[in-house]
Parts: sequence; C-alpha cells; structure tokens
Amino acid sequence: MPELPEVETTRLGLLPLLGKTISQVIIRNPTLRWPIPPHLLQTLIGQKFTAFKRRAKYILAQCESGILLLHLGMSGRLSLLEHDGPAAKHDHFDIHFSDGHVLRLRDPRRFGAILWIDRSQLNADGTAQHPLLDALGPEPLDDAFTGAWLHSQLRKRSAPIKTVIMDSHLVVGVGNIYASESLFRARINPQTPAQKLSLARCERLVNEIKATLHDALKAGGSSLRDFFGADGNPGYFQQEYFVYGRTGQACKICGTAITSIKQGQRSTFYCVKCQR
DNA sequence: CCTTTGTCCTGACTGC
DNA sequence: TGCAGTCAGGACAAAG
Repeated sequence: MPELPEVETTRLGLLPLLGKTISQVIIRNPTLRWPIPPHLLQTLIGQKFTAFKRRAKYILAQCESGILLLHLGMSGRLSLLEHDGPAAKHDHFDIHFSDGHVLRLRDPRRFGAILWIDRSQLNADGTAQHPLLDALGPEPLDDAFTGAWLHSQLRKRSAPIKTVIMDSHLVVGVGNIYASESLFRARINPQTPAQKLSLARCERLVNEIKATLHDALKAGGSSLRDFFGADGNPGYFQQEYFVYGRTGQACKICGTAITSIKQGQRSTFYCVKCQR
C-alpha cells in the first residue's frame, strides 16, 4: 500500500528516464480506477519526459505535450526494466524507450490511475489544472504545514483526530499507516475530537507526522534499488511500526497490549496507556 | 464471508 | 432562515 514515502521513492526511481525517447506504449488492461486514455498509444510516442514531480500521492510525469498523471492506488507498483521481458498477470501498462528500457505498471487490485493532462490544461506557470489536484491540502513536509496552522484548521472539527488528519482536503499524504504511527509518536489518543487538541499538542503532532514520513523516506531511499527494481521483491519497504498491525502485541514503550479499533471503517491501532 | 486503500457521494446535521 | 461546512456512512474499484 503505497503511502507518500513510497510514492516519493517511486518518483526518485523514475529520474533515470529523463531525456529518454518513448518508442512504444502498451495497454494490456485499461480498466484501472478510470480507463487509461487510449490516445496515449499515439500521444506519448516520440516524447521525452522532462520532469517527474509529485503532488500528494500523485506522480506527475511531465513531457512536451502534457503531463502523465499516475496514482498507484492500493497495490500499484512501477518497475524500471533494463530490457523488455514477459509481462506477468497484473502488468497492465508499459512505456518502452528507444534505448530498450521499459517502465511497467503492475496493479493487481487496479485501484490505481493513469490519466492525461493536456498542455492546454496547464496554468501559465506550468502547474497542472485537474479536478483531482484542485482541492488538495498542503504537503505535510512543507514549511507551511505547522502546528499553529493545524490548530487553526481544527477549530470546527469535532471528528476524531485520526480521521481528520487523513482528510486530503486538510493535509495530503497521511494514509492509514502513518496516521496511527504519528498519533502514537505524539502520544495522542486517535479518538480525541480534533478541536480539543491544544496548540502544543498540534505542534507535537505536526512534528511527529513530519518525522514519521522522514524516517520512512530515509528507509525508502536506502532500499530504492530493491524497491524499484525488476525482481518483484521485496515490494514496499518494511518498516518497524510502533502500533500499525500490532494488535495484542506489547507496546514498545510501556508493554501494554496494542489495541485496534475501527474508525470510519478503517483500522486504527494505538496504545491505551501511552496515548491519551 | 472477511479484509485492504483513496476518493467521492449523499443525506443529515451544525454553527454562524 | 439560509448557507456553507462538516460528519457518518456507504459505494466503488479487485483480489486474496
């Protein structure tokens, strides 16, 4: 399940493709979350990627005629192959380059997306105009994402803090895993009504969100080759989690059994003693 | 049957 | 009262 650090690591893994010429596009199965635009078979031929950017969990692969917008959904994974090889069961989409490299998308659950933003949909500054990108909150690692700012945003939010920090309109890139992990590190009970958090606790939470993502990015960077390579393993980098998926196991701080609950039909993991 | 994720939708409700 | 914002729940994609 690619969260923001995995997406960023994937973006870094694409950088070797800058400047290579696209020679062929293969759509084996267009039925992702939305259909892969069939015109990509022609549109991308002869193009070069000029930049790979990221906004939230979207990768924006920029080329001369527009931007290829990629989302990995829940099970999506990009591989960069040095040579073409046989496609496996869930390999839905390929971009081949004239030097033999192949960029391949595998996505068993097909919740991912490949969309096209035409040059005509770009703003004057080159940023993309797209409904999926319009209503997104700030990037969690931006300096603009501060405790004071979060505190001001939570004034009217009575929902549990866990579900609120996962709201992409408020801040992007905090998925289910890192929401639980960040709240543990900040010692905040995930059920706390968001508006009840003091400024000091908001500052602590923002710091821990940033630190949690930073740690994961560091782990991803060091395993970039394995993560992005063609061998199919080890998938998303395994991190040491404090609480996520550790129901019944001992809290690494106090030894209390980790509790799991459902919030908005999502699993939340926390320590009833450390998190208040 | 259950689980997993991000995103969107609806209908109800809240607060200004 | 009107309106915008928010909330809870559900739907949806597919597969193990």
